[in-house]
Amino acid sequence: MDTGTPAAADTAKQPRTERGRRTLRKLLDAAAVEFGERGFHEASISGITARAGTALGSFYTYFESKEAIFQALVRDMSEAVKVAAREALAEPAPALERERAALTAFLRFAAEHKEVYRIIDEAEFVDPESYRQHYETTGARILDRLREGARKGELRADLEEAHAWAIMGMNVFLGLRYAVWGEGDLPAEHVAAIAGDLLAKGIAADR
Amino acid sequence: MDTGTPAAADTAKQPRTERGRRTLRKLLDAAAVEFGERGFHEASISGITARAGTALGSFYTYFESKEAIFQALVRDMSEAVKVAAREALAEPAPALERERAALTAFLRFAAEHKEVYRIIDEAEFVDPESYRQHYETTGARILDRLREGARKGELRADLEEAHAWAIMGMNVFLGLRYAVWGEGDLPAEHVAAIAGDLLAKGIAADR
Amino acid sequence: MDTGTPAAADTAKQPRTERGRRTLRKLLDAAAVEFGERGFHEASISGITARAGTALGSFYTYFESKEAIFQALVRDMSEAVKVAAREALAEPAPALERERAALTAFLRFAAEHKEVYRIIDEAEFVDPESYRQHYETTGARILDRLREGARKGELRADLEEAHAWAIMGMNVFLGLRYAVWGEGDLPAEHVAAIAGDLLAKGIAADR
Amino acid sequence: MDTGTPAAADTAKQPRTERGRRTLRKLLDAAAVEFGERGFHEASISGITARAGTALGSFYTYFESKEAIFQALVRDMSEAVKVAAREALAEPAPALERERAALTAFLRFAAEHKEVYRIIDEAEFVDPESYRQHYETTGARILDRLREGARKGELRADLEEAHAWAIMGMNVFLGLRYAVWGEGDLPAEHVAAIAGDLLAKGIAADR
DNA sequence: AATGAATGAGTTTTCATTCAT
DNA sequence: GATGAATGAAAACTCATTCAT
Repeated sequence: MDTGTPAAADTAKQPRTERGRRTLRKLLDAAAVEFGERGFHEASISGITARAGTALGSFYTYFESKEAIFQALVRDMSEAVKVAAREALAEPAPALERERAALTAFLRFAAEHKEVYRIIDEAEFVDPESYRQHYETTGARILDRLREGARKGELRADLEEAHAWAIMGMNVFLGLRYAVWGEGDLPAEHVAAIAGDLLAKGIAADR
Repeated sequence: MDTGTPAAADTAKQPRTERGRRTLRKLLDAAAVEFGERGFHEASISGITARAGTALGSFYTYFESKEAIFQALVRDMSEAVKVAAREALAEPAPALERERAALTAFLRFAAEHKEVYRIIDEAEFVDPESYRQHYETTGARILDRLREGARKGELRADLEEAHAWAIMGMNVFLGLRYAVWGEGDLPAEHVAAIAGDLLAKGIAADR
Repeated sequence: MDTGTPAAADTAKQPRTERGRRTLRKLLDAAAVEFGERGFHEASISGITARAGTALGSFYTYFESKEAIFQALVRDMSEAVKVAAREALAEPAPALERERAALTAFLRFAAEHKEVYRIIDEAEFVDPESYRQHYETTGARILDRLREGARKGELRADLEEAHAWAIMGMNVFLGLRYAVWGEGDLPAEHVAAIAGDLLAKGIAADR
Repeated sequence: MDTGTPAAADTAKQPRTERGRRTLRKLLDAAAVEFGERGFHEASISGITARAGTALGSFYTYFESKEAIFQALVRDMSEAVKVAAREALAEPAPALERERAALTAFLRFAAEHKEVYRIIDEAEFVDPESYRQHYETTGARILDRLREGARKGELRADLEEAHAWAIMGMNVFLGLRYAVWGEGDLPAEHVAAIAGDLLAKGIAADR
């Protein structure tokens, strides 16, 4: 996970020296592991600093509270998820193709960073604002792509926000089931193909 | 929320007297409110007993721990969600119609019982086993319906578990967005119509 | 020190059982010693409960915070000081005689309860409201006596609040110097005689 | 408040450069404000350096500890109070007149420097030695004046230390009530006149 | 001298759970 | 069964002081 990024910068106190910058990064990395493994409430500041190899007090040089570093982390990860998707969408492709590629990328990312899933999900209870922001931004991004597809005549013209949320929910739950819980029983491509197919034709029997 | 049901009975100690039965029910109702409002970790046993109007110590006459009552509640609610869906599906109808009706019912239920959403979701962190069970059961139920539809020739023959999870994710996120967060901006029927339409035809432009 | 009195009752949570009543009293007594010996900031809750022989957590059954028990104590002691004075004034006597008796009683009380001095004084910083209340009440009581003396023609008719505060300040500083700091170098009666004499005639040379 | 004076010099490390001298003074001024506003325990070194506009670490270039700067300040202020009194007593005058003038000066000083009151008073708990020294010195000074008055036949011949402390207590409490707490309800002259009158004739009714 | 990051001991506070009545 | 007091482990957080640059 790329921490110490601008997203984290918003919530953390900014170090003025190189040494400080290193400490901040160590704390964020350690927190990702601690929160990912133990969850927000089981996680402890001392657990974080122990992993980071800093003194307990150093934590408070950069963060006001456990909530604060959690928020920094959630925003960091939200950003990381977006970046992963963006890379998968770098190449131009037909709209449905793009959705499939986005889902494939997401499933792979989720499988590799299961802690991200846990942390973002837990934000619903620990930092609802960030949670909401994450999904609203993601939903908006999907909707943009749908509209772009509609503009090009590849998708229906009547797509709206609810379609974007439906797709997002689909993706998230497939990620939960096959990337996070699944032990590789269904490969990402296969899952993405099914979802892509559903989007392409629906599930009704061919007439 | 109908508490004190058989589902809760599994985890709670069984009262022998009528008075005990009343106390147990009061505790479960109070817990639903307390957990719904404050979340698992902010909630306190004394908060529950205060709402229930019982002594703090009485809690342990019926539940072994905070986790135990939470679990009882989650299973109760999981059951209640299923019941709500089952009622909506009492009438026979074409498969796609049934999915739409199920979603409508779910959206209405979620709007009326927002705390259910919160409690079931938080189970991911507090009682993962129940959480998983809830979604696996729900997913299995959807898959059953899809297969039934396929058998009747209304749905495609190649539908599998992933389709069920895709639909479930769609439903859950539409519920989050429009029933829990939404202030009634989109009515349940409209949202369900969009989702139903997506299932029927996909989102590709008509050829 | 008589603790567990109505004064303390205002700030402490009221126990409903006899056992609770005993615990509350033990805590207040222990706090008087702890605060008296170590001062508010050096004192610790665990020091109080250790002296009281209760578990750390029991403290919070009765008090919300260190400040809360301190306040309870200050009010208790303020009350105790008044009671000591009242007893000394039980007998009717000429006005100047009464002031002297009050000071004697105060000096004796202060010598025996040096911690009271410290605790009330520290309230200036820890609980200014109680501190102010203590001195305003005490001042008002002195003023009452002065007016009573004036009514009886024993004291001048033009006495006002400032006279009461002047007398109170005199008393308090004599207490500090001779009862608290002094190692009995000047006996209470002697000090009180000097002050009484000052009040009677002033310090000017006889004409 | 005049800080950076010889009194402070005793406890602070001596700066060698002009720049150092300026920093030291800034720290003392800032500390007076910080301690005055927040009290010793609420005050923080970082609060002091922030107000002084210096780095946190620079504090320790000049003071060994929080207590050390507090002590420097108390002695500074004790000195300042004396200086204010001395100025008021520059002119020769009858003994009772001088006491009245001293009180007037003190009341004015206290009204203008309420933080002095707080800081010196808090020394009772933070730096008892300085506190005691302050009042013993002040008491001794008053006693000197009383003896001088007695020598000149203006005051009684039997005045002793206790009289000085009685007068000091009177003054301090009148200062607390009318200069520090009072919103100018009674002007300094009026209060001083009452106290002067008390000293002159006592409070007994004229025979 | 100045800077600001690092340190860690020490304390308050919470609250699930147990227990005596 | 019900009551409510007692328990104590566990953690977050503060901040004076030290140290590296």
